[in-house]
Order: sequence, then structure tokens, then C-alpha cells
Amino acid sequence: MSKKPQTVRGMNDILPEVAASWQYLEKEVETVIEAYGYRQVRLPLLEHTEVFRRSIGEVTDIVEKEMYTFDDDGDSLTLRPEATASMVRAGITHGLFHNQKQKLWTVGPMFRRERPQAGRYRQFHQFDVEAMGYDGPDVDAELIVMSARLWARLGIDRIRLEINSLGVPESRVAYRDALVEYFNGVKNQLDEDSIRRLDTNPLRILDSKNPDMQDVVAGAPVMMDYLDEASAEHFEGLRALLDVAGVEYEINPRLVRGLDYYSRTVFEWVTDALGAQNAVCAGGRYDGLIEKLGGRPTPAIGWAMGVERFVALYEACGGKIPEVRPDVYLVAVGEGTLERAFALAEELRADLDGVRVETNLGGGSFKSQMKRADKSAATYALILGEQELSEGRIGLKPLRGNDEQESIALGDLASVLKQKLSGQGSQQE
RNA sequence: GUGAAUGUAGCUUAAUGGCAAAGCCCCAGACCGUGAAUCUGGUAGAUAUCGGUUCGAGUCCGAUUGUUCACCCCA
Repeated sequence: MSKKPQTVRGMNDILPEVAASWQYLEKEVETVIEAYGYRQVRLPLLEHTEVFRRSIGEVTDIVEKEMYTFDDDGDSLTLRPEATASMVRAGITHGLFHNQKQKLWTVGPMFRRERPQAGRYRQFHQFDVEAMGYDGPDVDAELIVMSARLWARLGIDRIRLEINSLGVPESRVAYRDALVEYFNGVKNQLDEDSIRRLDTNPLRILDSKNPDMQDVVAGAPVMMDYLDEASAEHFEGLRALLDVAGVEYEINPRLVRGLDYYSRTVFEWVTDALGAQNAVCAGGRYDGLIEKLGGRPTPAIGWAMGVERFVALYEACGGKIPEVRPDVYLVAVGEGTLERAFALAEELRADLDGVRVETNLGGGSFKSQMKRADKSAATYALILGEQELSEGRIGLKPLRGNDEQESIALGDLASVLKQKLSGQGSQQE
């Protein structure tokens, strides 16, 4: 055990069984996202540290203590802790926002140096969807509806939507001041964390889970009362569209996000199925970010979904992953059969596109080859022995039913298989 | 980052401080050219790591490390 190398803390190997779940679910997500006209981009994992400092915010936990940052010959580089900043940077770099709107998505690993826990890892994975150049609220609603469609499609029901509006920066500043004033007035009732946040991020005090704090929090001023008129109208527009789409939501006036760049619409899909890691998919509008990073003023909104949490939630909701198994397993025993079987397998793969043909590798007795065929869960075993070879035929044995083994002329094999496999589908439960 | 629990074969789990076990998995055979059932046999652990207490430590103590739970944070 001691000699076995270990993964770096908080980093996971995704082994075949789990990877199969990921593959299946990632494909589902892509199908939904692309149905809304979003196009995929693939971005570097490394950015100049400055990109994240300026977008996420200097005083956020992510920037202050969770980033993997290193010096690269005088350049400070950072493994991306989230995708939005990189997406915006890429758009600016390539002029994607010059009189253009963009609907983009990406998926991949993110890195945050947090203390690991189930559903929280130092390398984790996110789907990220961003719409730039749209000032909403129709696009706000569409992005939320898109995620709702995904849950519905996959039978994910232990999830609910919370929305809020943070207003424009000016109204947010006014609100923040009011909040600080209120909390300072009741400072003797605040817990240690909240007193600390008073200086750093007073909005987060609203998020406190400390039961002793609930009364204090309940009496705090509410963001909605500080919203500027345009933001309030925007929010009403979003609500109306969500109603039209039949998406249920809850207005959570205490919903704030941990990244500084958000403005107006923020939302979070939360679940009770994953313990403390209850946010599965969350996002919001960031109308000031593109300009802040050096682009033209461009409104934008997006969301990110944690793949690990998404997969866990799917399973918690009873979701199943379709098994992928071979269609045929080719057994070859006896003089000269290996060579013929090897060539035959290639012929089948060429003639029957997409059919999964597994050949027995490494020899073995007839019995052990048949055992492997059974264990592979293939639909059929193809049996090529000396007798079959001399007759130009091959045995086709169903492994998943009581049907008799058939003898097929080698020349007819491809067409017979094609018929049999299309008749019952190449995938079963 | 704070507090707590936990770590024994690939997996699941045994072992009053006294010889480290079992089931599953895997391999082979019983069975001749036919898988699954049954039976027989076989492979495999420096009990996470380092140190301490003890005649003797998987078991007790300390540190380290991984994982997990809550906080924190967030996807």
C-alpha cells in the first residue's frame, strides 16, 4: 500500500465505470445545450493570474486562498478556478464581441485549493454556458429554462431554483452600505465569521447557516428595496418569462454569489441530495465584466454546472446509465483460426459500422474463451474452430437467451449479423 | 482554513493486546469443442506511513497522510 503512488489530494481518477456515467451524461448535456444554439469552445487551463484577479475579485476566497498560481519565468500564471473569466478573455482576445453576439459553451476541469469533501474537489469539472451581447431578460430566462429542460429530460427532481437580482453596481453599493450600517448596529449579535465578513463581503452574512444568526439576518435590509428601476423591470421580465415556461422558482433575497462580477440576475439550482454541497448549477448576469477585462461594454450572462455533483444528483434521483456491451465476441480455437478470426473481426468492423466486435485476445482454452465471451456481456459469441474453418462457416451463439446456436457461412456473416442486431437493437439494458 | 470520524487483499468485511481470516473477484481443473449453476484447488496483504508504550501492537498513544462529515466556501 505504501509503495503505491497516490493521486494528489482532492484529485480523482475517473475509472471506466464512472467514466461511462460521465460520457453518457455529458452527451445528454451537450444535446440540450446545442439545441439552444450554443457553440462549443475549448480553452486553455492556464491564464495570466490577472485575468482571475480582475474578474472574480481581489477579496474573494477563490482569489485570496484557493488558486493554484505559479511563476513562469516572470509571468504569474494560474490554473483556472472557473470558466467565465477565460471565456470572456477569449472573446476579447479574438474580437468575438465586436458588434456580435455570442452563445458559447465549454466543459472541462477547474482547480481550487479547497479542503476536499464529497462533491468538492481540488480538480473538479464544470459545464459552462455563456451568452454575450444580450441584455435580456429573455436570454436570462432561456438559460434557466435550458437547465430546467436538462433536469426534466433526465428525471432529476430533487432540485429547486432560487433567483434574485443584485441590481446594477450603483444600487448594489447603496445596498451594501445600508447592510453594513445595519449589521454594525447589531454587531454584538454577530458571530465571528460574520464580523469578519462585515469588512470583506457583507452580502455573504445573509448566507450564514448559523441558526443563532437567523433573527439578525431576517431583520436586515432587503436588496429588492434598493434595486434601481431598470433592474427591477428586468427582474419582472425574467419572472414573467419563467412563468410562461412553467419553471417554478423561489425568490431568495439573500442569494448572493461569491464572485464579484455578477450584476442583476443571479440564480442557483440547489438540491437536498448532496449534503453540504447543495449548489449543482448556478450563474448570473455579469454586464460589467467584459469591459472590465478590456473589451467594449457588453452585457452577458451564464451559468456553470458541476459535473461531479450533477452525476451524483442524477444517481441520487434514481437515474440509470445504459450499459455499453459488445455485440459480438469472437472466439477462435485451433490451428489457423486466430489469423482468420483476426481478419474476420476487421471485416465486420468495416462492414458493420458502429457494431462492437470484441475478439478474444491472448488465446486460452475453448472453455476459458467462452467464459470471457460470457463475461464480456456480448449479445452473441462467434465461434471459429478448425472444423468451421475448413467448412467456411462459423458458429453464432446467442449468449443472452435460449436460442440455439446457428452455423453461418462466413460470406453471409455480415448480412446475418446486421439483420439480427438491427432487429433487437445493439444496446440492451 | 476550523472541529470531528475513519483507513485490514482489487472489492466487502472479520480478528478479548497473543499464529492476520472469510466471502466476492481473478486463474485453473472436474468437463472431450461451448459460457452462466455446482464442486475442487490456486494466486494475492510488508493491517495507509513514521515513531512510541509493551515480553508481545491490526488493536493503545503521538505525528504524518488519504478519505469522509459539519463549518467555511462554492459548481
